[in-house]
Amino acid sequence: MKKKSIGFHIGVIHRGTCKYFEKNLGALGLHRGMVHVLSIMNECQPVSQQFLSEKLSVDKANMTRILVKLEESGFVERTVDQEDRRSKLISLTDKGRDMFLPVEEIRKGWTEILSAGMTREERKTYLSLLLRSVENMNEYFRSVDND
Amino acid sequence: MKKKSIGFHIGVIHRGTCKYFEKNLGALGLHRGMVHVLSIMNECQPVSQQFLSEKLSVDKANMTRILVKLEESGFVERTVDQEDRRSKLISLTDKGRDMFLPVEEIRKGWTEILSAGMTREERKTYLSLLLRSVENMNEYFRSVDND
DNA sequence: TCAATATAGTTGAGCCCTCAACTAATCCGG
DNA sequence: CCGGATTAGTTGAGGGCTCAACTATATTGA
Repeated sequence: MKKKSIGFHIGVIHRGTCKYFEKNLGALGLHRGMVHVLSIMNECQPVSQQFLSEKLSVDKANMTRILVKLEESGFVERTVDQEDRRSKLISLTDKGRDMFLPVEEIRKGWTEILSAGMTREERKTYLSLLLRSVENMNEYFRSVDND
Repeated sequence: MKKKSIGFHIGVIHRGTCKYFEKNLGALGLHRGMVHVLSIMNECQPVSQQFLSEKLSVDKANMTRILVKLEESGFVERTVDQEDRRSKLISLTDKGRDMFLPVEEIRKGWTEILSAGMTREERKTYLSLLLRSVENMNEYFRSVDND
């Protein structure tokens, strides 16, 4: 393993992310599935599972399971959308809303750790490179799915 | 979600990585746990589970499960190290060795997708930023563990 | 020497992740 | 208006991931 690839490092960072969030969110009775759901729902609510699933690039089966757990723990409510009864509307409970700030702190803490010692300019470059990978990836999956 | 963080994008890319490898390795009867194990063992063999676990930043419990599956599928052998009977020596079977090239192709394909349209210089920058995150992360976990 | 400590690996619990197959509701063209 | 296609969500199977608790072996120091 002389030369490690971009994908390899991303995997390593992902595993670190699991550790960090599982350790820090545990004390709040939360898990890492909640982090980005909260970010979205703090700005826009209620939303469908479909919407969350697309915004977060999470498989809908996985999204269902995350939301079922969040509902069981009392952080979100899931109600049938009367406009389209196939769809479910997800909204934060008071308990869920209270989690926004603490979770945001933990999330920012992780960003700080990952980008420690980087200049403003470097962080910008970093983000834009990651974003290009995400776009490349989406383009790839689009082309594979409509083969 | 106006501003998405480094960690967020890394999560998205990770999920894409799962999809890509599960789809492409499936045809070979493999799973993504094998990818980096192969890279290491192509250069150095036999190795202990401990060694793999550290090199890949994978929890030892997870490493055990990955290797048990690889053994069941006939890609690796696991024998007790007679020098230190707590340890197990992992080596590739012929079947495992034959997987190196095809898996390497698939792995490179993913790197190409993630870095499509990037210049040599940009890829270098990208890798070095990721590496700095990995180092920051390791530093963080070291300091937390010896609190 | 031999008991305390440390280390390599395993197992259990529990979350995250995908795909494929399924249900139920909606949409749409004949 | 109705039957086939589409869409939102659920469920089952199975790999990946961590931590904590456990077993068995090795080390080490009084």
